Amino acid sequence: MATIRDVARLAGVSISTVSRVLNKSGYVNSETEREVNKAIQMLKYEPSDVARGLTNKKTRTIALILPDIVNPFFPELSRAVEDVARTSGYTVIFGNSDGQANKEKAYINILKQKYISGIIFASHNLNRDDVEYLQKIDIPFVVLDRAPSQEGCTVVRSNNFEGAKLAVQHLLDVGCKKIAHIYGPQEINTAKDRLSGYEESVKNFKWYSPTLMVPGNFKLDGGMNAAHVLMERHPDVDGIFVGNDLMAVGALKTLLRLGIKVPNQIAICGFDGIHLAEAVEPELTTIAQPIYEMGALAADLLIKKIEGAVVDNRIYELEVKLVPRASTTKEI
Amino acid sequence: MATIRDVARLAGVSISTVSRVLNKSGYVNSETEREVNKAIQMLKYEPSDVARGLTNKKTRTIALILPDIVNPFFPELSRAVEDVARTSGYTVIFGNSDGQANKEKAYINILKQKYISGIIFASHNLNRDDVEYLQKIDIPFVVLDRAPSQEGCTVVRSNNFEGAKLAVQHLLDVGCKKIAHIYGPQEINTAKDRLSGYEESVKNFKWYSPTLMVPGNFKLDGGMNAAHVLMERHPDVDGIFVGNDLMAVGALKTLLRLGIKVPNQIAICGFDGIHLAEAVEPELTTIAQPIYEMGALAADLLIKKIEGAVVDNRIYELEVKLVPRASTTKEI
DNA sequence: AAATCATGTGGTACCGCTACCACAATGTCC
DNA sequence: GGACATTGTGGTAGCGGTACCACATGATTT
Repeated sequence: MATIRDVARLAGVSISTVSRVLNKSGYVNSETEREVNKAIQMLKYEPSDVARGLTNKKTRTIALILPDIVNPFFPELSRAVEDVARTSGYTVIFGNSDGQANKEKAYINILKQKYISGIIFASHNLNRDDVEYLQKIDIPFVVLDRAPSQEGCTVVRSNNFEGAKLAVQHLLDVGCKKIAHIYGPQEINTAKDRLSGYEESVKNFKWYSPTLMVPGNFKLDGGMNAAHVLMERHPDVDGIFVGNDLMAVGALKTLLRLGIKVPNQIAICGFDGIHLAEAVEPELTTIAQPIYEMGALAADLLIKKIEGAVVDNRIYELEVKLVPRASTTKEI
Repeated sequence: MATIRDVARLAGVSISTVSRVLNKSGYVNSETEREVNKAIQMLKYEPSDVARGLTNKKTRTIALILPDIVNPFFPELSRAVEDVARTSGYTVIFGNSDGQANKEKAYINILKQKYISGIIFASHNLNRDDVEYLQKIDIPFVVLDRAPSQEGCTVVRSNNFEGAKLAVQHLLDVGCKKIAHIYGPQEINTAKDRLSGYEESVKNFKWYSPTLMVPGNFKLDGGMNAAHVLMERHPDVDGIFVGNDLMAVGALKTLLRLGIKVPNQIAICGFDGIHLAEAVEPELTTIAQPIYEMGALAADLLIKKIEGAVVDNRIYELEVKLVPRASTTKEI
């Protein structure tokens, strides 16, 4: 491993000069610069990020804290973050928080010790204290999917409320006469917004009843169980808007096992737009979030912040899109 | 951010002493130690990993290079790696190589610059040169799923050949009379081994024909297409062993769309044991690799290596397990 | 009694880089 | 022609640790 000293010696200049050409800062004679670059090439010199980190307190490494990479929403998001980061010369550390505030805090501490440049939180446990702490120790961060319960946060999310309305409208459009909703954990903002969107859309129908809303855990088995509950309560339901795709796939499983035809007897619409929705048969209609774009935008904003650009601490809300597929395409 | 100097001053000792209690190295009077620890607590001092990295050339960070985190096999693996790493005080950097050798090389370089402690390769492009290079620059690494084409590698894999035989045997057991195979890219060792296992198992049957083996790309659409090809060639096939779960789900889709009953007309058995196999209906019988264990073992071995333990440079081959589910449970 | 050893502590040269300061040598302006 | 930029370069003090060496003390050995 060549060091900056080796380069300086070979090029016959001082360390300072090499540092200057490296960072394109200050004055360097173009002739000298050429010499230095030649030496760099010859020695295959690469500056040590660690040494730089020690002086700069920046390491060109960002962290992505998410609940659980196994949840299929997050791989796509992670991919986007990594793509953008890599292109911009950053590496990505990832950590699973399992939605536990203490794991998240522990990570913040470790990351601070490592002079991480910035953090993206795709987790749901960042509270006011954490935010204040991050601001105090001056680590740039971007949050996914959080309501702006606190000032001074850059938030990337999609329009869950409108998405839910879109879902219900679509189910109505394909002829559904009684639409139920399976919702996710209400601590999670997205789940809450989607539930609100559903309620808002259906509350004025004569068939509306609060019992049409069944809770789930945002996982496969949650969707399966909720569908069972629903079929017992309301066997006459002919459309279900499910709070996320994973539960929607679970609900689909239950219905198929009960011998119910999807979409002809019951149409299903999910939310998220993960690949899984296309793996099942019939393929799942969904309200697709621009998952990749969300990750890419979050990474982009974070890097801008890190590099000192002025980033508005505001909510970047992206639009969702109805993706109609077989699970709501009733045959005539 | 308190530094070691602050602690030394507050405790009224020298930096050296603080360093000694920090690293539990050398002699320290227990009284002194208590004083130092008190100071550490009071200042909430945490040693800087970066500064340590500069002296030690070790950063308590490991990297996980995989083809694409979006491929559902890898999130589970990553989760295991991160769990083990976190427990041992390491953080995990992840990178997608898309199976491109140059991206992989680029990553190795960046990681070297960052004094990464070690690397896990779950990617398929590590060649002899890369291995030699890694050994030369003395970065510990562990490889997943690679044949031991070169000495000096610690490899974690599962028994793909036996797994394939298990799959075929299971299909025979449930009464299949003509079994096809959809195989993955032959540059990938696992795909090759599974194909060999299939051939080995079926070559002596009278119904055997090379045309029963159809190529796929290890992705969903590859499985869909291959199933189409297969149905044209051999409409009388009644069992398919598919080289991985993702393609198996694709094949299942195609069959269902063609109106073929699974498992009664055609039974399907996949390979991998990813969660997706349980999301589809009928649920997919599969040869499950111990994915989590593989990731955990790889991380464990890597950390042992990093910390100087003697790790045999050998192949750690884990057993696979048949998980029978609905896709091969024929009704009587 | 001298030599040796275990215990305990402090001083400081690195690790590889950046940032700041100092210093020259020119060029430019009034 | 002196004051003042502009351009170009080198020296070096950190950044926050670790590791090695030096040194002091009291105990043990010979």
